[in-house]
Amino acid sequence: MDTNTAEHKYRIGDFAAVTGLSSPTLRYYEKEGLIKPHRTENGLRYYTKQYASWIKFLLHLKSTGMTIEQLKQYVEWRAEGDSTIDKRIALLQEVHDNFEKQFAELQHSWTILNDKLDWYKGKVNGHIEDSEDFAAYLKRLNHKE
Amino acid sequence: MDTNTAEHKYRIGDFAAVTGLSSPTLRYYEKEGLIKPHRTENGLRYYTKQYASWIKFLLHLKSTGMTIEQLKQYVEWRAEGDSTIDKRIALLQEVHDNFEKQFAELQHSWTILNDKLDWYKGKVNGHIEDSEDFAAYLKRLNHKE
DNA sequence: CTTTGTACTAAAGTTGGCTTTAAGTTTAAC
DNA sequence: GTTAAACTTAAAGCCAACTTTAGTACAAAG
Repeated sequence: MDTNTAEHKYRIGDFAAVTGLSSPTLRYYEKEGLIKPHRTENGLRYYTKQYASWIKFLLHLKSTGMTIEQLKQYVEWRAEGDSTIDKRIALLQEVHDNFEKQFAELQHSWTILNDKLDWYKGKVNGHIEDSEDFAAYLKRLNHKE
Repeated sequence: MDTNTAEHKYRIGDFAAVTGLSSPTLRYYEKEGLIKPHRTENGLRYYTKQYASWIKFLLHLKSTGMTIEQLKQYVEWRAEGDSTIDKRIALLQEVHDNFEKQFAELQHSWTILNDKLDWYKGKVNGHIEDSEDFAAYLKRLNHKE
């Protein structure tokens, strides 16, 4: 099967399929300093499977609210070695704290959306009185507006 | 105290403070058809406190991923009355389903961010072996990458 | 009644995160 | 060896959601 003699080299199009990103996005991330793929003698980029894990990790950080600029900073510090670990922790901690707040707000909005849908459905199928408006409904559920 | 003889009229600046939005944003939302404040004879907008609840509700929907365009559609249907309830339910349901997926992914990313921070902190204070990389750490926690 | 603060409109500008275009090069299949 | 697909770069374009600017009018305080 030849699975482990040498890492398979993915060209950008195939690697895009692996990561779920587009080729232009991979080039864009490279230009922004997030990734640095290998090159063949003729200048074509190539990526290995391990690289996909790294990119997925970056995308997770991105999802939690890190900007490209912050990711770049993180990647730079990482390349500088262990002396920057405290900086990296501080950066991730900041992202963590911001996300925690937003996440709480998001959960509240999620509750409101669900309550509103339930309220509409209750009105349509007659389980909720016509006279009970959404504010009253929330109050009855003991949910905040 | 004269609390209930007449609703207090907020001018745009004060109302912006109440809602946490800026005056230009309130004007922008109006232009996009999300809100329609009252006007004095001389053309100045004014808002009542009740209006704040409505805006907050719209912002909750916005947080769950609704675009301005979708909010506008929702507001239009609402103005048309009960005959559009099914459409409104369908729209909110779509937003609900999309958000549910994204929310699950977000929770995963949140776990990863927390794991990474814990891993860094464990390395710094010596509770995690230098030899254990992040992938191994995730595996040990039985967390997915 | 003047000054200072706030509001009005329309239009142009900003931002982040890509995506598209254009013109040329390399690779893979036949 | 030819051709089509996939790659290269740099630069321009796009989108949503605001924000800023410019020029003007109204409101509140002294």
